[in-house]
Amino acid sequence: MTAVGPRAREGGARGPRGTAPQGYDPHAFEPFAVTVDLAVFTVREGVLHALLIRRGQEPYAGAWALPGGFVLPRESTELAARRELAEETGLPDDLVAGLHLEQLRTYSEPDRDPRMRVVSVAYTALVPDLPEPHGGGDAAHAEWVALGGCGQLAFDHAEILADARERIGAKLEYTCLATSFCPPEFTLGELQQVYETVWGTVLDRPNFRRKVLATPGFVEQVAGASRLTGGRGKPAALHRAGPATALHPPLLRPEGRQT
Amino acid sequence: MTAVGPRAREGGARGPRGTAPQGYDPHAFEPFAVTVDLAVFTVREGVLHALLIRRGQEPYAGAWALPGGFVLPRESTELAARRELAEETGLPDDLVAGLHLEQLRTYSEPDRDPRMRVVSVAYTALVPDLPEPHGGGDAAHAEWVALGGCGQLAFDHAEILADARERIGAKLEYTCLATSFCPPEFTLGELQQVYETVWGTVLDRPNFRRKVLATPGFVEQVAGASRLTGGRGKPAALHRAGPATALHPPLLRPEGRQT
DNA sequence: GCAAAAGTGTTCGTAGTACACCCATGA
DNA sequence: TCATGGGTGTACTACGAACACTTTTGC
Repeated sequence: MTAVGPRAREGGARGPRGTAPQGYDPHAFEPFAVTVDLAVFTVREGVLHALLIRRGQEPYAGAWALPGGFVLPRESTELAARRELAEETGLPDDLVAGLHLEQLRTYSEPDRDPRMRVVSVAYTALVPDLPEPHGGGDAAHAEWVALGGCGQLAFDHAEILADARERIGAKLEYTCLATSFCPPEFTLGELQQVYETVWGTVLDRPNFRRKVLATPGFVEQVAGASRLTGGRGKPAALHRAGPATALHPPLLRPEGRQT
Repeated sequence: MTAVGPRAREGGARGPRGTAPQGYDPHAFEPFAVTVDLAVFTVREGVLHALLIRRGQEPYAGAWALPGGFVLPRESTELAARRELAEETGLPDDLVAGLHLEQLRTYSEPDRDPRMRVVSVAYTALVPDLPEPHGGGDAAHAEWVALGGCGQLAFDHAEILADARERIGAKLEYTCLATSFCPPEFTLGELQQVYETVWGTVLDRPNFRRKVLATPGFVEQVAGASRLTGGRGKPAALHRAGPATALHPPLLRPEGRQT
């Protein structure tokens, strides 16, 4: 081991919080920047969209990038992710506060940002279609962009986005997360469309219906309410997300899985 | 947003790699340290063990801690994890090089290390029982400690270890990772013991056997070879890990799953 | 009436579970 | 020959896949 720092070659120093060990100067070496990146998804008209920001400066000027930013000195990465999401996207505060934010993984290739060493912790979130983002006070303008229609993404954000999509797909199998894509009241058809959109497959409606209703606490029917979906057809009963979070037995997608 | 840095409030600077954006001084603020922590498991005599290091200095002097250390300026976290593993544990180089290292998640609570701000990326690995670790050149001494017999762990390492164990358990269900716990040649009974040890359950031998053999590429029988396992009983056929990595249909543990 | 979407019922095959049973070895 | 662990066979059950069919709405 050659690193100099708290747990490597400890100098034996202790002391009040924030005091570095003896022989260790926090400012002596090229520092790491720690950032968060956000892969936020929604389903719009049967197509998966991601929340992206158009870059104004080099590098990657003009390209789409994931929202994100620096972690503050007294912030956890999750808190930073929530703050950035509120600031950069203009999503309603209550929505952001109640959001399920999932840590995806950390990206740390030394040259992932050509300007300096940046280690980035990626988070994923799912939101219903409703809110139309408008840039935060910082003139950042986030937009929903259909996956596949975003050209080359900045930095390694294409990799992050792909990893996030894969994770979301896997999570739908064994959690109740799909309801996060839906408005407070939704039809089973809409819920099914979430699965079909994320997985890119077609599901059998009767079987899907049974699976969902057979899982206690997944959805709860809203008494008496119904809504027309496609303009035509029988009005569908409305449902709310239930208290359950896990889904067993899982709702497996038709094809295989991966590591 | 208040952070000053590359993607926050970009000053429009560009330039050769490593040059910070205009108006941004990498040394101007209290830096983040970026470290890796390793949760390395093995199965010994039917008990799950973790590779731990006894701390010599405060804080947490005398407590067990996960192996780990600082990420170097030109290193990815995965590379750092592999290097630390080799250095601190004395495991054979070829074993470390071929090891499956899985990124668990990143721990970033501001006060997780009382000395300074440390963001740590945790990795998990599985190794067979064979190698007996002996401290690296750095006088660090890693030991296999049975889970449950390690008292209070330093920092938030108990949380990391618990998360790692849970992840391992889940991974066994739908990947071929269990063979990583086994020596190059192993019996199906030994493989089953891996599952039973990690999951803490008992499995039906005939059914386990069929599941494993029915998955193409999971294990390959070593022609003609056999070995006595418990001193008594019929010698068991030997197997090698096959080329497959995923396991579908999955090998589900008896009880439920979680988010 | 027709198209479209919701909702119900039924059949069939596969895969997991729970066993009973035989085989090979050491003490 | 008994205990121990490896290996095979089989019946039962449950759940998912596939598909036919009814219901309610707009045009």
